[in-house]
Amino acid sequence: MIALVDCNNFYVSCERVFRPELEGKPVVVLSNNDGCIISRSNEAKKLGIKMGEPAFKMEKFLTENNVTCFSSNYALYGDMSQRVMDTLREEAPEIEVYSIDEAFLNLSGITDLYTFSENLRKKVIRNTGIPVSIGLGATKSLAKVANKEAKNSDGVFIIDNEHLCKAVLMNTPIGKVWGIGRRYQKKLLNYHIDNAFQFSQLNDNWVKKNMTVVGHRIQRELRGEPCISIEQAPPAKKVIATTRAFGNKLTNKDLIKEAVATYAVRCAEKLRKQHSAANLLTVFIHTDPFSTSEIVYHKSQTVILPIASNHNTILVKAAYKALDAIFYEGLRYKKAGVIVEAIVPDNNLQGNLFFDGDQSKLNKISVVNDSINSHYGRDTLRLAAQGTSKEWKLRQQKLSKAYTTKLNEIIEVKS
DNA sequence: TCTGGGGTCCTAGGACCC
DNA sequence: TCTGGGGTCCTAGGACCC
Repeated sequence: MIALVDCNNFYVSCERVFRPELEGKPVVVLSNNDGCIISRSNEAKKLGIKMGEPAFKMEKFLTENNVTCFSSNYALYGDMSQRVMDTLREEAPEIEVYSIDEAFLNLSGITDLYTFSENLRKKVIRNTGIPVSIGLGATKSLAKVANKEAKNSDGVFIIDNEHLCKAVLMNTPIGKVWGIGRRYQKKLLNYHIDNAFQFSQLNDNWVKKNMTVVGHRIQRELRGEPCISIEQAPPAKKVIATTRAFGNKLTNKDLIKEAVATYAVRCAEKLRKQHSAANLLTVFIHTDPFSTSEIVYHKSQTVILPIASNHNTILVKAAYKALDAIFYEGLRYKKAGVIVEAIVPDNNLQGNLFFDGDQSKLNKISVVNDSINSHYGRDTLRLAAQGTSKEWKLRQQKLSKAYTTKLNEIIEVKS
């Protein structure tokens, strides 16, 4: 059997661990730049607040209903996630961390699944304060379905016989099935397929033809045939991106250069973390896509690196070169991003006859750089190019503290 | 209807090879 | 004017996920 453990309203739950007085009250967490609502407590859901709703449109409603808002605090959520996953790892024989708030467990060999799951829930909440729901089924897709049921019951739901399976699938709207998005939902509804059971019974060839092998895999999984295995070690990323909307619209090229340099450094850090190097680097910039009065400008430029690299200075230089090619004076830019691709392992790099950069020296710099920053915090050691201005930084007016990752923001206990 | 960021996989079609 | 077959690599676009 496979279990899917999913943290309930994860970001909100993280905030509540450190603000217990908010238990039972409506709470939401906003996306970057305090843009839209991306996590809601059950009380907030009951008020009718929708996922992805722009916060500025809701401001009055949120105040009137005493909804507590938080800016997203990824340092906190990332650390809390790790604590949850560590707890799961202690109990489960095999685990795949699927996202920041979800993990698949392979529970083959465990006999009393219900007791196991109940105990697991209790242990996670005792260790971390985060409530989780656990769904079990013969395949990942069925565990997903079961998890939805668990959220509506007492936190654990097991699909362990055909009868129950059919009943649950008939009760699952087609659009709620893992892997069926907006497009496929619409298509299937046109054919009067509106629940998961009907989909599972469709003609295989029709599904293959209309929804590729991906759709067919989902169909077989819903029938109880495992097609998607548990991946214990996440494969290295093939694309790495750091992109942000600015806190304010920018016209000054120097400020945009600071932002782009910072994003390039972030990409370099992510590459080093997975022991990779990239051959291609792309920079894009664009103006506000929602503005009706301004020119819409969206442009990107890709540069080929002389040799695959993961060094801050090399990537920043490449990013500048790309930016120069696309920056157009006089526009008000809203967003920029750096994307690195053609990623290879960083040992045994292919050299370049015409490039005389001293790699061993750069490697040493990176090692020192990373060890200082991991001890003293991100950007303790940084490139001057990253600048010091605040204008392009995220808007985070309702940011909670980094309770678990910064010593000077640790929770205080009053005696 | 428009606010965030970061990813994956699959397919079709073009370019090219023998 | 039209006749053969088989294959690879790359990219853009479409679909999806959290």
